[in-house]
Amino acid sequence: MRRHRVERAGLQARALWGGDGRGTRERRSGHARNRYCRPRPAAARLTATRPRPATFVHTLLRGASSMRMSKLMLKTLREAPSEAELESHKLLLRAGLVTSLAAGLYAFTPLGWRVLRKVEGIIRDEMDGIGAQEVRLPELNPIELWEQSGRAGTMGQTLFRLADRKERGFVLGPTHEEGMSYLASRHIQSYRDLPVTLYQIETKFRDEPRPRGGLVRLREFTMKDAYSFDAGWEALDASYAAAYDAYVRIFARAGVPVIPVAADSGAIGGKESQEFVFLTDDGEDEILLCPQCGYAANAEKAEFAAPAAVPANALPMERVATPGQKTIAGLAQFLGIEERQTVKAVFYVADNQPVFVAIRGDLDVNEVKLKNALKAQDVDPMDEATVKRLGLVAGSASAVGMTGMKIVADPSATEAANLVAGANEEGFHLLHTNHGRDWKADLVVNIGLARAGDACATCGAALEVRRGMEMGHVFKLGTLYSESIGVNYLDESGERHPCVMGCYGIGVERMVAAIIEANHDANGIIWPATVAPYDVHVVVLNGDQEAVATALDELEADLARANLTALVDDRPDSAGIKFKDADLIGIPVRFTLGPRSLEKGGIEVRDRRTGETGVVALAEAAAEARRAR
RNA sequence: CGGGGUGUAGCUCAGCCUGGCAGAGCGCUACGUUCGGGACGUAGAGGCCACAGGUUCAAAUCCUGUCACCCCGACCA
Repeated sequence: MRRHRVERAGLQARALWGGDGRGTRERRSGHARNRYCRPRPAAARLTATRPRPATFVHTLLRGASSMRMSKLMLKTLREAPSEAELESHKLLLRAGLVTSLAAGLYAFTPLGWRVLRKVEGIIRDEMDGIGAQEVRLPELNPIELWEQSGRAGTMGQTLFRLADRKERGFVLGPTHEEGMSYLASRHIQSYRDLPVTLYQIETKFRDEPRPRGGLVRLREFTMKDAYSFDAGWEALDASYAAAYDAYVRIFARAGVPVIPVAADSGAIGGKESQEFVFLTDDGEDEILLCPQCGYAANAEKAEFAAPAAVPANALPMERVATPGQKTIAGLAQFLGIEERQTVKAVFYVADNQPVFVAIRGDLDVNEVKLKNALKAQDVDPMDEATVKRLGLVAGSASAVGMTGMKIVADPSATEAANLVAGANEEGFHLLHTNHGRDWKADLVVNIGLARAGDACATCGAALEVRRGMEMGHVFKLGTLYSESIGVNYLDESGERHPCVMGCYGIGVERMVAAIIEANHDANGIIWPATVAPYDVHVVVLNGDQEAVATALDELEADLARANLTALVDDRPDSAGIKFKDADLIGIPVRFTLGPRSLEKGGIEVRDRRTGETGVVALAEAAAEARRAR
């Protein structure tokens, strides 16, 4: 008797009335009819609620570990919806793992949710492994907390804001430095309480200017955010190192190849910072890599050695006509000189203040470095109207004689001699300008943008540029938040100090996207076993045959005993459909159970990644699956 | 917010230029035949042609506006 069928609602009556001689297909249609129009006899229901002990145990085991595709809410697609461009996005939609509700907002189906939870499980395991303690903060934060840290202003537009019925202001947390600091401040009093690392895996909300790439950039997403609290910078180094090591293990276990790169610390503020980047042409970030010494940095942060200046002794400044020359390239050609013998003028507006930037003609401005140098919240290229209003001559501008504007210069422009600069007059330039003699910068700071081919600052080799996706980010935050929110401790001598903080984030959905980007082929996803929604995909063929049904019962019981989860394709569809779906869904181990496999001696095993197949005896199947996992 | 593109059935798309009954394939439902790599037949269900206004005897189609979605840039996990 097939116990698992008997337990299915609506089938009991059939089983009781009709015996067991029918095929699955008949049962299935009988089921459907029953559901709609045929009332089940009360007696049958009573019988069903009192199963025999053996059935009861078996059912419990199977329920915990096995899922029938005939019951699973899943719809795979033969073609990817046109909204998807990235391979991961297409596969997520085709395999039915997610459904979008609006731009940057996705619902997870049962299958997709299992993957997300697996990834969370790895993160949780590794965070717990370094002694971090999981907590939970509200997603809804009083805006006062954000005003206290100053980020109500600096996070600007990306904050989702709302008000309660009494008009009290709230924000939906885009991260939780404030909340976590507040929580820590209630519990940390002494150096004896330190160090502490707290973390949570929770939803974050950001009003992104442009959500994109399926799960790559969302407006509502899951982030693992961790925060360390230490007594001093040296202690922070240890917490930071521990988090860093945990990250290396997390990405390795989940099957995302990442490289650590030096990074800018962005809106959150702080000192040292590294990103874990998954290299892919579809990434949003530009990464500079040194093939020789291994230096790796986000383009925002990347250091490089600018080409040397042309050496010369200062000559007298001279005004020359340069009709129609508005670009560095054109100007250099017109004068028969190199681009590195000119000064480029670029205009910006930093927090509503105009800024004049001078950099040597062969270099470009890194706006992030500029922003950091100015300690500004916002830096944008100056719009044309403002350029006009300030009387700046685009194409012939220079700092010579410039007043009323802050002048920022890259050392490349101040250290070279006899550079050609604009005359601040259409059609004219100045030869032999020299910093200190002819003009003076208010601020001299490195603001050059590293580009492919530039020399590595460490070893001099040519840097390479790659695109990448930021998976995680670790920061040495310092005392920014502990001071503003008030996370203090008393040291051995009773003196009060703010905790030195670190913070560590991982985007969970984005990780799922990267896992797929890194693990798929033309037929679908190939989940690393660590994050696969189930351990084994069992394709059942001709399941209505007695021998197959019996073998399936045995297999499921064995898998359950081995503590393995299985997705069982018991649908009445053709073999082709089932195999295609299995490939698409991407569980790493596929079992095929049917009359043919039984003839061959048991169950066909197929490795999703390599395509290798073999046959194992039914009794060996669970052990085989465990080995593959 | 700047630049580009797309909105027609659950999915992929045709129809639009040149106005005249709302279409195909896949998917879905029923029945039958198949049954180890997305099978076949028959019969069905399914549409505010993104929305609003305009032009016209007549609008999916022409005009204007709005919205949504995707891609590139500024932002980030």
